[in-house]
Amino acid sequence: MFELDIRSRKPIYEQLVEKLKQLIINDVMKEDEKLPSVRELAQQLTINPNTIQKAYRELESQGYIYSLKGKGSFVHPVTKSQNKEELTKVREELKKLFAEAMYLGITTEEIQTLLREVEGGEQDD
Amino acid sequence: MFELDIRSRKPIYEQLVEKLKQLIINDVMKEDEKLPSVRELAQQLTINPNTIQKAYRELESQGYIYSLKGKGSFVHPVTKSQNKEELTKVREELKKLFAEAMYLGITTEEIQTLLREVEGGEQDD
DNA sequence: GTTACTGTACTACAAATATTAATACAGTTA
DNA sequence: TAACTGTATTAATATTTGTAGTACAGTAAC
Repeated sequence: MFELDIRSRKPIYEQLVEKLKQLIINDVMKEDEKLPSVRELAQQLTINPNTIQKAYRELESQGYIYSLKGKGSFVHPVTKSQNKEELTKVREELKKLFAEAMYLGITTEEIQTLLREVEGGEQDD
Repeated sequence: MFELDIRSRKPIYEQLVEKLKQLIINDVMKEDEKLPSVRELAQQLTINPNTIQKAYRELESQGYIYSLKGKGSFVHPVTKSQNKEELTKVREELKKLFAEAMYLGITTEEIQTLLREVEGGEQDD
């Protein structure tokens, strides 16, 4: 399916997340298409299934896939459907604005605080 | 000058950065005003000078102060003057963009990932 | 020059956190 | 039941982070 650099400083679960994101964003994997099972992919890549699981969990929390116990993990339709270009645009805008904010001295902590405000959730340190 | 919570989970150098930022933003410290030397403040707070140094370095990299070897550290004039309105504007833009992103189904987790990407600058192995 | 201040760089070490793995649990389908 | 699926818990490592100890280097006053 793809290759990993096992001795990179970048953790393999993170490499996995990136590669899979690419496949989803670039339509190589279609809506609701089943991803390899954690064990299958693990065996194929000669790593621990739990590492795959971590990558999948991350992808799920970011809205790229959904997982069903006993069934499998699948490409999340919403992510792909309507506003793909719009989504890409917003992601780029976010990155630009982050850079600008940080250039002005706004800390990532403050940015996260703003995010929480919008989200409505409440948290503390 | 101020108090620190030595047994907080938040590192003391970070607490220092926040407190000092407050003093600068709220005009308690004026442009080009000298901050306490790293050793002086360290002794006063009963912590290691290097911890102060780390806070100062952070403040400098964020544009709040500037340091001159052998002379001291001082409040950076630029930070205070022009950027105040700009800062408010960027904060508003961030909130708007967050709302839009979440409306499109981008999760807060993904936003934080994007933030980390920008924050880290490009780093690989 | 010497002295007494300044910031800075380098190293080290303990604590916290992150990464991966081993194992066991639980749902689905035939 | 058997053979798949994802998930939770725990533990062993590896890596990062926070702080400190020490030495180096510039500035200013004498």
